[in-house]
Amino acid sequence: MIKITFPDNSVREYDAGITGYDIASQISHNLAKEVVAVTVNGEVWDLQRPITNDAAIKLHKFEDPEGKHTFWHSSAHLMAGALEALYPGIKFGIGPAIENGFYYDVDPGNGTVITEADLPDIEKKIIELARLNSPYVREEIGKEDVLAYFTKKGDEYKIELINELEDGTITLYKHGNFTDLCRGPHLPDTSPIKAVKLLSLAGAYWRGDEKRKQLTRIYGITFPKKQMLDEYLNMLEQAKARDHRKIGKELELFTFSQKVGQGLPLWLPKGAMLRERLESFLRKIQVKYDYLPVITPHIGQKELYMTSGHWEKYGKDSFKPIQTPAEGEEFLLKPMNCPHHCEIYKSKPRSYKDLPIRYSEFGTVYRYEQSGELHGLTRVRGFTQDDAHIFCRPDQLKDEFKKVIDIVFAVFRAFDFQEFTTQISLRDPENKEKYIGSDENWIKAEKAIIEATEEKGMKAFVVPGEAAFYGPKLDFMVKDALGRNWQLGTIQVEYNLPERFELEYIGSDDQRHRPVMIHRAPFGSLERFVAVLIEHTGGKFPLWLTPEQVVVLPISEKYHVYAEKVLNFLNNCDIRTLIDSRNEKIGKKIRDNELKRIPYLLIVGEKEENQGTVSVRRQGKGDKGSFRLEDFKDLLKDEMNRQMEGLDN
RNA sequence: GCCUCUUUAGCUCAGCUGGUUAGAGCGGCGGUUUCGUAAACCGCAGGUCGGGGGUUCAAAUCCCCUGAGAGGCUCCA
Repeated sequence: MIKITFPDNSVREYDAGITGYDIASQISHNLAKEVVAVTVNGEVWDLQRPITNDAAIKLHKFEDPEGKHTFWHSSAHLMAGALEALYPGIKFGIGPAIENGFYYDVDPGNGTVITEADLPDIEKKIIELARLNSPYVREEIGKEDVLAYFTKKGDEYKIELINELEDGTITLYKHGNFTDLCRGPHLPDTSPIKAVKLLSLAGAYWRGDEKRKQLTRIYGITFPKKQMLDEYLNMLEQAKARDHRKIGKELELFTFSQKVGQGLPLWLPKGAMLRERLESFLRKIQVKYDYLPVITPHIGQKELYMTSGHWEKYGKDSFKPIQTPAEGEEFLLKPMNCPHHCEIYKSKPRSYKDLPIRYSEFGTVYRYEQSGELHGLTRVRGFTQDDAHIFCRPDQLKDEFKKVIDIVFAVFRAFDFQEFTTQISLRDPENKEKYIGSDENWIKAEKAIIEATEEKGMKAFVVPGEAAFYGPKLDFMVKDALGRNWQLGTIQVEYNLPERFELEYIGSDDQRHRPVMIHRAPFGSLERFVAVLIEHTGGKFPLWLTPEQVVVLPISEKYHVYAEKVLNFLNNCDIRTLIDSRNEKIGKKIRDNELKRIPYLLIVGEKEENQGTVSVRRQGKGDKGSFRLEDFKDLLKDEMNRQMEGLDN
């Protein structure tokens, strides 16, 4: 007998060799029907793998992350089996479960191209195979035999993977006629896979290496119930409706022009007003934190970037330098503001008493991004950073870092970004030559970031190898409508530029010392921030920020005079108000202005004119009743004050 | 940059395997209506079908080159 411990710490005894499935069926018939995997001593196992020793277990249904993972991993195998049936000789790369579904990288071989039109047939085949209820059979086989199998099959990708595995036994999983190299775990059989949707096709380099062959990646998702698939597809639809590219167009915030160039956003009047408001919002905070504004030009001599190291690192992948006509002097469009700011620091001698110095600038920078990477406002070739560089003494570094974290948190609070993750990016200890700067400085900088986040009580993922080439960083990431992660705020420690620009201050000991730099951008860039804000709010911006706050809707032309009076009153109170004087019925005007996501609609007709009131509708919330003009103004001011509270602490 | 797909009016889209003057809804403009909480009615004007080249008696439709967009991959100071 062995002792099995359950998550609630209860212990039961079973015969050695019992399986997770047996345990589930002894608990209840329904559980046995729904369970898909079991964690044994912290490792996820197949349900039918015998448990031979005392163990702590947890049974997983589809709803658990481990359950989904197993379900989708098995689905990837099932799809591979379907592909092999439809495309004989097809070769397989890797096929893992992902956050939402799974994919498989395949090479159909001899010039065959799989297109979206083929996906329904593949889906059909998958369902057909699933209904055979084939068991997923685990086999442990010697490496030589496995190699022989895939060599015979001619699957060079699998052979490459196997060769990198340690000698000894290797696990294979088999269902129906399909056998795959796999660590597992898997479902007991294919029967729970009831609903399948292949979502998209994409090229993906073998092993993520752009120098190697590009395989066809097929993304899909499966569910144990058809209804769950419908709900998921419905969710995707709704996410699409929040896409900032769509809403940005609808609300006339920004546009792109083929003629101006790809990745170069054009801000329309309403978008520009929104941006200005964001800028003044941050300026206000920065005044409080003693930042000093600076302004620098859009270009700088190439030598500037040779000094900074950017030319060496990014020069060959950048926009080519521009030249003066006669002398051929070379200038670069600025890709970063920091070198300019360093020169401002250098414009006069500094004392330790001057530090920290905090220079801020909404600096527009230009970077060559590969055409396939451009994406709406989130990845562009020209954008404006809410940039600042803090020059401080080493002993001030951690405190300064913490103050910046406070600013980022204030920003996120003001915009109600509750779901964000933070990542500390350190250098790759295996590839130290990728970075510039001394070992000693890197160690100091990484320590400062880690300590500052700890002291702020933050839970940050530490990711080695993700640092910038000049220093470690702390990034704040937010998810977009489609679940993609975007970096917003960033805080980076920089020992390198002070070194390269030979920045100095005179210490209390009358000696020359080197300051430390912090590079920070709470929004990241205005472009990306607006994009994420649009998706976060669905275009329903906070009242203080939205381009148009109120629209007055006269019932008919007879009330235009009164509507003008309301308009003037509100505009005089600094409330951004419009009037919809079109010759349309009130229902139509309401509909159109609701769709434009204007927060307040004021209906004025005979009754309102006689009583000096307005009939108020809040966007998305319908009729709020009648208000005296004064009271309505107070209502708005209150709402805005509440929204701005986060800023004033 | 690479793979697959898309590109038709200001916007959203229809135009089957090539066949006469390229359609619809919304929007715009003109008129009628003067109206009470998410779409009044009538009429009109908008397109060298992303651009260039080719095949054909005939191209929005087929082929080639190219621009832009989408989803990924690689990259991201």
